[in-house]
Amino acid sequence: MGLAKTEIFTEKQNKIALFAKAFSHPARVAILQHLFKINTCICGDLVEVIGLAQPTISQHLKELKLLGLIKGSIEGTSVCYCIDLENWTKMKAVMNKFLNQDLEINNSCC
Amino acid sequence: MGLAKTEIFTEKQNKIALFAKAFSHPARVAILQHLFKINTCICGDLVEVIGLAQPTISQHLKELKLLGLIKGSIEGTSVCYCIDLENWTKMKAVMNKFLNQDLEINNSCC
DNA sequence: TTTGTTTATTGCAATATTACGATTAATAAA
DNA sequence: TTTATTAATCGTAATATTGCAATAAACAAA
Repeated sequence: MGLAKTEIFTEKQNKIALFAKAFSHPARVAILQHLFKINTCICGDLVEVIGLAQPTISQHLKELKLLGLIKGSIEGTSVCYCIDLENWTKMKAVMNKFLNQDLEINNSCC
Repeated sequence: MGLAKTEIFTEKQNKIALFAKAFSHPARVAILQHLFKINTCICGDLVEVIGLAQPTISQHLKELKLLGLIKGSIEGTSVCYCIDLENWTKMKAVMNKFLNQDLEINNSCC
């Protein structure tokens, strides 16, 4: 049906899924990498760097902003985006705990 | 258009996106967590534990298997799934490098 | 005010994802 | 062989995602 049954899962599981969804498109991965690289924030040159149309980039930025991973400040006519480091760190804590499950285990397998 | 322009992005960016997509649904998160918890593999009781229909779980398992994060071995009429620890470790390396970008940066922001 | 620049929004088309009923396939047990 | 059990596959409906052209909004500069 295209809609996930989120009510079945824990808050944490849904949170992990939401963060992961942010990274599940290469354009958003590229945007974040570029924002990290050009740490003196940037603006609309993302459109040039990435190679997608302006509305498409704008939409991806919106999703990342909604999740809190980036923030944008208006600077004249252009908008200056950058990573929200505080939230990035929080996100990392959640994701790392999920990814490092293998370390908490005395393993044996089939 | 619903289809991502993967050819525009690097192999690594696409790889990150593919791994992230695996975690972008709470059911797959829950499946992986359960497989880690019950390290003596398991089979169809995932259906009961998760609370989705059998074909739905089977489909999610297929995606995780295709990515190499889990493996299944036939055991009579049932199938025994478990984490593929080698590939999980490889995946972690890729994702950790992406997530830890903030550490490689002398930060200043707007 | 008009013009240009930059970003957001709207509307739409194409494709992907999620979910499940019905069915099939494979094997074990009777 | 028949029956039961388990998992995969097929088909389909509902919703989500991706991408962009067209347009709007916001502001700076002339």
